[in-house]
Amino acid sequence: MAYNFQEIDKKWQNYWAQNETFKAHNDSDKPKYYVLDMFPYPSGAGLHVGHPLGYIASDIYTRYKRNKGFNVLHPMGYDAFGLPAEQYAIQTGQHPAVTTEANVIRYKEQLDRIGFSFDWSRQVKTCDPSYYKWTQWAFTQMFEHYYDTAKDKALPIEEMKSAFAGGGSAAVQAWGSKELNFSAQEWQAFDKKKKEEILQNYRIAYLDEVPVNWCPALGTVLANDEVKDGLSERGGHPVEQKVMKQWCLRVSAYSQRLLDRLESLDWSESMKEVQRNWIGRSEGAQVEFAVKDKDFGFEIFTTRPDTMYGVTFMVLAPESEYVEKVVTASQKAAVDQYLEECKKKSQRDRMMETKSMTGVFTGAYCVHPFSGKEIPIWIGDYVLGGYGTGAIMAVPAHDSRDHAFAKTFDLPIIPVIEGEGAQNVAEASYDAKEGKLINSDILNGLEVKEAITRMLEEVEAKNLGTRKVNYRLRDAIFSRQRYWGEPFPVYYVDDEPHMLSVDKLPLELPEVDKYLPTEDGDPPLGRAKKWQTEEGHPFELSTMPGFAGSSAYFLRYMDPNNNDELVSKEANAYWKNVDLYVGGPEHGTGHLIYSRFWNKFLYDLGVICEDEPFKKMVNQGMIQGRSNFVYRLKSDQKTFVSATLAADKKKYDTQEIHVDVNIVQNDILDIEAFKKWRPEFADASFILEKEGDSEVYKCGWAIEKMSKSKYNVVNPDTIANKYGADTLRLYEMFLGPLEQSKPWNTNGIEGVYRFLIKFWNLFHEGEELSLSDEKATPEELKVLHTCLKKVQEDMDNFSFNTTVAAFMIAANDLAKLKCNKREVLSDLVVALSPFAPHTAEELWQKLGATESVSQAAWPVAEEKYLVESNFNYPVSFNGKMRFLLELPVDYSKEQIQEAVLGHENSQKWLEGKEIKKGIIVPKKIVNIVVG
RNA sequence: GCCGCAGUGGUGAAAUUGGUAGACACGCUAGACUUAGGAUCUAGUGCCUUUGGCGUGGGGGUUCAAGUCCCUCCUGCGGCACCA
Repeated sequence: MAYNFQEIDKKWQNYWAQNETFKAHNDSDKPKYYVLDMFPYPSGAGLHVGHPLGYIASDIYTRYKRNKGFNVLHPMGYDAFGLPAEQYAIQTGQHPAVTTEANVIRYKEQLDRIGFSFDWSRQVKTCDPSYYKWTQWAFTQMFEHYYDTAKDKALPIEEMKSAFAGGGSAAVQAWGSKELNFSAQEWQAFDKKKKEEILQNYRIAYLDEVPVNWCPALGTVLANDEVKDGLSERGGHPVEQKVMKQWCLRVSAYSQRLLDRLESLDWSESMKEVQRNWIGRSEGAQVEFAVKDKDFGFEIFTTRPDTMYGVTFMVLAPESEYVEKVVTASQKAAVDQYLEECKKKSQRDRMMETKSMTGVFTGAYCVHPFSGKEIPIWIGDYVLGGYGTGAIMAVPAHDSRDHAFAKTFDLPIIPVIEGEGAQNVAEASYDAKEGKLINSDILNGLEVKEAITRMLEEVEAKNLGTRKVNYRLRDAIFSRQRYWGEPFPVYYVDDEPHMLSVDKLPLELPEVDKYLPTEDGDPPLGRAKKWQTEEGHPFELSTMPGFAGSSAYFLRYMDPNNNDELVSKEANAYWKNVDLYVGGPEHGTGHLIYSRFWNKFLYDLGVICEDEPFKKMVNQGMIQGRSNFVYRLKSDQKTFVSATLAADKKKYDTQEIHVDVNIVQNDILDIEAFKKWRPEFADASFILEKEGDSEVYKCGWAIEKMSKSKYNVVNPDTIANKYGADTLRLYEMFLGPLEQSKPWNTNGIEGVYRFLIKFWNLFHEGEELSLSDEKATPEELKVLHTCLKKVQEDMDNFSFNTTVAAFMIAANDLAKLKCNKREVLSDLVVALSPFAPHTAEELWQKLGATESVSQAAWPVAEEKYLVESNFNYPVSFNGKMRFLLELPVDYSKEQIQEAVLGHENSQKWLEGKEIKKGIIVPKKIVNIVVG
């Protein structure tokens, strides 16, 4: 019987759908396992072969876990709000919901063609009101809570109010935007507006005037991670700095918890490192410097208190509130001019001139808290307003930025550390945290580390400041001036924000006539009719950003149809959190931070039982495209020169043009297909080159990102139709390690296709099914169990490429042995079923089974079939000597000694020594203790 | 600049974590069966000056033993980047 994958694929995909084979139940005696893929944004371009890489891996693991006896939750959904659908809507006038739905249908078809075992009954779409009800609800809860730093969790804002009323600001330790100080009496005397202003300083969701990345072309603000090199990540439009009133989430309050729990996660070290960098914890001191002849001072943050005596000037950020307070009359004009210049500079300009320093002298001086010396106060835009206190003490001898500033403005440089490479601080700063302190009074002679501790003690003893931890992680700006996103569940009374209660949710996205800002510059929701409460209070006009809907979707899958709660206590207690999360590493600083934050917040509320959403994560690499080019003569637009000839630039002056990779085979152009590809190429002529005996047109190639415009997109459906879904799945895994990025290349696909045919043929003799019930021979069992053992080991390490190799070896060996024993083949079919489920189901049925292979028990590898015997060579020597041996496990000590002594290699190492004992550890290696 | 990851045949890659380097596959070569082969099968395939020698980016080290550990340099990828 021929291997007819077309028929088999269709048959089993229908079977799975009709029988709901992969439906997960919330009540089961089996242990649970939750495998999650990062859900896709359903773009108009459809899936290419790169997208399913992670889905295939997670599906393999899911099926494996099912066979191992787990109740596996493996859902899929769509991150359906987003910019591309809205941009398309602006161009065409079509409602984004319509195009999104069409894309979702296409995605589902493509996913089904690959044979994934998703539980589709749990599908979620972030743009469904029944889904975003809970996104909105979580937001209202963030508004109603503050972060208590003493209890280290989010608490209701009502508790804060009563604490303020009882004991003023001192009664609560809370994470706020600013430090506020007021007494209980003052609090009680504040009017409603003032009170709300204070609460906004602590609410986890709060309104604030913040400098934002404004993208005029998109008409919206963007998060820092949506901006790359001053251009928007989507579309590449310029982005400028602007101060706007925006909703923000106090993500920074969770910095330490996000950092601490990272340790316990089974994520790749590089992904953890990305998050550590992003959170950017730094320990140091906050020290007050008094301003000369004034009754105030300002605080600076430093991680190098040891260099205190090396301070030769102070620098304030242009945004610092102290600029105005300290500037002298004579310098006022110069300072004002400088501040003007800074305002004009966009974020991008500031980055462009990284090396050159700008600044201006304020005319004022600080008094050094230890030496009492006068220190000039400067303003410089290399100091950031948003980090630390917006002011620094500059130590040009030991900080390269301060050094550059000192050189630019000719300020003194005093070395305070002696160390290797620290000889010439006039030329270059010595930044290393190594060496002995000099010129530093009380610190002289101490090592840097000691000096840091000593100075911290001094600072605290003299009441000049405190130890302080700063984080780089900023609060998330949560407003987008766009249409296609979750509406905020917020209305305003006298400009003061109020939250809709849960019974009023979801607040559904209204219809608008156009998806563009209003004439007054309001976001598109400003066009909606009656966008207000029943009482006539206006709703918020912004919508939420992309990461809102993706921050808690994994919880919704547990209980997708619950209309009363995000997730029921029971469902959450059963599924807990995601055991395995598979997705691209590019979400390290976005989605993966936000969803961890969001999850921790819900945990603080007691809504869920685990504070980390994703226990283990695997980051699949990107599959790049392999583009092909043709070379058109500039002088004659109809003539194309073959690649090797076109390389001769003197002879041919050509232009490189992307050509559809689907009409190119092994870099050789299908000329007839090319003529049909585009009307303008219909009468093209070609200058060919010799390849063997024939003349061909060779194309050039390059590895690039897979994209429509480069004509290098390969669709998974095309491959599935040509070779079958199982070949596609096996091949994507066989391509190399999962986590590595690699170009797509169909060259090796024949190899795995041949393997499947070979495997199929083990069950068949010609056209007939041929299976034997005889007992398997030891040789056959060895082949089987070697394979099972390897598969078992590799499965747990996500080393799927080597697993595929193990199956190939087994198939080759069994083919050579002409083995068609049921005993051997049935185990092999189960082991192969996660990789090639369609083929496995078909063969499983042929073996006489009546239920899906996904119900079968995972075959256990038994070591007893694997023992071998042949002698090797000594492997280690340190009192004990170890020999790599392959001996029968039941060998006695005497037999081992005999084997060891009998070998020529051992003579060399054992000369003059006596063997005291020998044991087999664990099965291959003999430990010999000699003396 | 700082941090992280990697560098192995013509190609994608393996290597039990210190133990026979190159599994498996592609490609290539030869042969078989064929009217035919872009089908299938069999054998071979790291390199060289081939009774031997050399080989995991370069150099050095530890070890009986190094792709694997240590030092150093080179190259590539990813992240952060005036974060004090």
